[in-house]
Amino acid sequence: MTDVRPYTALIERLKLAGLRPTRQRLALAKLLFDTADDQPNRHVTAEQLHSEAMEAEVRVSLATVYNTLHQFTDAGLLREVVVDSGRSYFDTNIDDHHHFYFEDNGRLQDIPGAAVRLAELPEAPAGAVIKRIEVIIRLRED
Amino acid sequence: MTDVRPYTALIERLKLAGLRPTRQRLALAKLLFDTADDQPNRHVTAEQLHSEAMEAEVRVSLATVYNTLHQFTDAGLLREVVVDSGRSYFDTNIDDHHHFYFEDNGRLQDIPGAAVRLAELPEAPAGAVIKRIEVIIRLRED
DNA sequence: TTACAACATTAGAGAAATTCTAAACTGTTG
DNA sequence: CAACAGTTTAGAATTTCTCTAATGTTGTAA
Repeated sequence: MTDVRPYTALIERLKLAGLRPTRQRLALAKLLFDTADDQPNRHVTAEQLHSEAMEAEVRVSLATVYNTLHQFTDAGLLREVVVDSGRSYFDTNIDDHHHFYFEDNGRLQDIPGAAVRLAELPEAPAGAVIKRIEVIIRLRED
Repeated sequence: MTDVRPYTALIERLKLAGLRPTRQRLALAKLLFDTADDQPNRHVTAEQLHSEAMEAEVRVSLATVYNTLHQFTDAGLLREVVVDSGRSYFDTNIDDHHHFYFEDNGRLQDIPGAAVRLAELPEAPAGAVIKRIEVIIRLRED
């Protein structure tokens, strides 16, 4: 099951996305996408990912983390989620889905795409095209 | 139709919200809520509102604009809309409704609540309560 | 394999939005 | 109208993110 060369799949993934598989990108991709350690999907901020990289003894600057997150997003490997002005989250789940947002602690949780369905949808205003529909369910602790 | 003393209604509104009707708050409330000049509903940033105040010869500091917007929001007179990390919008429409967001120019437009309907809604995770459901339809120019 | 050109990384400075602070001011209450 | 709690203010501070220009790395072609 587990690839003995755990980076080869990631390298291939980056190449397919048109990104050169550099050390930093690979290390961050591993933190984000490696499912060997049964992590499901992730919602990270740049700051968080940078901390994780430091802990994992990966020397990456914060600027590179930002660059990489945006490159991955542009390449369709990540999706940016905006729920809090002043903080960007990046979601490793790029399937069609929506989010619970715990306002108290800033945690995001996926809602499977199937669990939310729009019955009626307004037409896009003239001259505009729908790029994405986002549903955010804001939560408070009980 | 038009109140000859246009501030009395606003003063009352602030008092009801538990806010002292100071000059600054009144002036900002007038810019935001006064419908005498047939403005419908508004989506403003702090910076925008501050500029408007300056143009209207109202001396208000940016810090006060921020304070006031948050106070109005806490008091239920405004609603904050998060569509862009790094910029907060405040909406004078506090009814149940959703938004179109024009990513190209950063403009927000209301979608009447009735035009979007959720067919299925997931339950809130244990220990949490739904505070609000937001639907954002992101648009691109055609 | 080497050399090179293109691309990537970095630290630190710089921006932009927002919050904080502490002093000065004002609306309300008695 | 005095006193005080609540407000406002300018400017500094904070936070998050971007830019810059020097340095380093990768893929390629000989």
